[in-house]
Amino acid sequence: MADRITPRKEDFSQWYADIIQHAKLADQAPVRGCLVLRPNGYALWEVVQGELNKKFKETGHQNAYFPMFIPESFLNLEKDHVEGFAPQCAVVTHGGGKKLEEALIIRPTSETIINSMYSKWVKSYRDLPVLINQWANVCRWEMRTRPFLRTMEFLWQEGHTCHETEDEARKETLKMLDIYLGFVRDVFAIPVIPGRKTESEKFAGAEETYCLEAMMQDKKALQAATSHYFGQRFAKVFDIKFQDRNSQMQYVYQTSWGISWRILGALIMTHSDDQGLVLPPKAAPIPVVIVPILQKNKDNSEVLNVCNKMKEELMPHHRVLLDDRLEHSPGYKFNEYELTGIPLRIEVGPRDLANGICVLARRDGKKSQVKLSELIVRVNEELSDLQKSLYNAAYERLKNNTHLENSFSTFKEKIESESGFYQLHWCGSRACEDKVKDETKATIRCIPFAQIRETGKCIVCEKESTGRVIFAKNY
RNA sequence: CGGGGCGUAGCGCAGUUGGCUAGCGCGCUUGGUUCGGGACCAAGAGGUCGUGGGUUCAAAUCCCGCCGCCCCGACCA
Repeated sequence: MADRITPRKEDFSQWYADIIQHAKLADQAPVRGCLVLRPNGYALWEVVQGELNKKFKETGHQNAYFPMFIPESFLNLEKDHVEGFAPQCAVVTHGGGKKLEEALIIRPTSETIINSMYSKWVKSYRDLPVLINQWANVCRWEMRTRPFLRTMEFLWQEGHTCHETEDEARKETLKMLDIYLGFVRDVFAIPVIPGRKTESEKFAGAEETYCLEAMMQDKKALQAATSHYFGQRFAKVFDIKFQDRNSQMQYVYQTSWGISWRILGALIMTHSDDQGLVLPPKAAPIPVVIVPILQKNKDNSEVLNVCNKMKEELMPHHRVLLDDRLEHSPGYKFNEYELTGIPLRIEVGPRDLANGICVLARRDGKKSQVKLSELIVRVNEELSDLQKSLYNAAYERLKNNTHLENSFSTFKEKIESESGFYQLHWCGSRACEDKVKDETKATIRCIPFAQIRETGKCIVCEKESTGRVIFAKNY
């Protein structure tokens, strides 16, 4: 029995060695919490980039790039922002063999450096809106790291926009959240709950933070994406002013929004099973693999000809891999593609050819025989059905593990034994939020947009509730 | 930073009451037979036993220091 990495649901960091590797830099300079994204894993990230870039273009956004180094003084301008980020910043103090006059921060996020440019670029209402996105790496020196979910350096995209009016900026914030929602739902097959963050959980420097909260297989919450409304807070400290339609000087209204490679962690933890990675077809860089049943030292030309024809037939619609390696047995390949999550495998051997059929094997275990003449239709059917069924399974899990609870004591008991989303009435006070956190480790993941129409009492203080919010343990 | 664990071949590990030439599985190389669910046989290659010091006739093994990694916790949009 081969002794390859055997993935276990409860230990997702062991999953899919082909995606990641922990970086062990040279012995003299080891750095904790770094990941190497191997080619297969980067291909997944490219799916994220490709899909989001499509949406960004449709909505008039452009990609740009800004420096990785941020002068320390930039970060210090916005009070909440610096308080939030200073503890986890990596700071460059030396360069060119000399101590720098002003330290440089390695960007933990780019609001400050980007806004310093925006203040030069924006002069008139005619310059607005500014709709820019950046694909970049950022660095946050976390105390404890977890592969994908909390790494020292990570890949993400961050959009930064300027608008003429508050209304327009607020709409932008929600529009981008909606784009993320569509992406994680339709491509990654991850159901999420959209909502607003509480004062204590929101982005350092934002007026409002919105988010998508997903539920992993262990029923813990994971924030899948965020979108922030800044109002004029950064505009005022970076002096981003424009002359409006009435010739008055005004500060811009701003937003920022981002999704990181954490979403790859979410993908893994949402769908994968003990056989390895499970990729929804639309998220798979290669959704279809053809495994011919070959024999060494024999004439395989008939089987290979058919496989090549199949590949040609399918390629216009899907990326297809034809695995004609002779050095591995078919069984080896079957297992390999299950481990790496390929959604659909086509098996073709001499026996099938005699009957004019092939075998379709889905990553979720469903197998069927298909006439060669119906291949394309059936492949498309199976892929779209698999996409749906993965989403549905995840949605059922989210639904079945989201509970309404009205008593603090039963809630404490329940969340002790069973993680999940708990919709609890909350008065809106920081004190009650903190009390729940202290006693249960659960925090308010979001104030969901979808509110149940009812009145109620805060689960802690029993004052009148502002509505039900989602409490959960999270990553 | 606290608590726990670990460091031996590319990967995963055994060996640790001091004792012989440091071993096993996977992977790798070569040859042959296989090939419809992780093939088998044979022959090979591959090691400063994390590091520095000490004890000893003798150290992967015992003692002390250092370094690094992992897990749990504190921290965290």
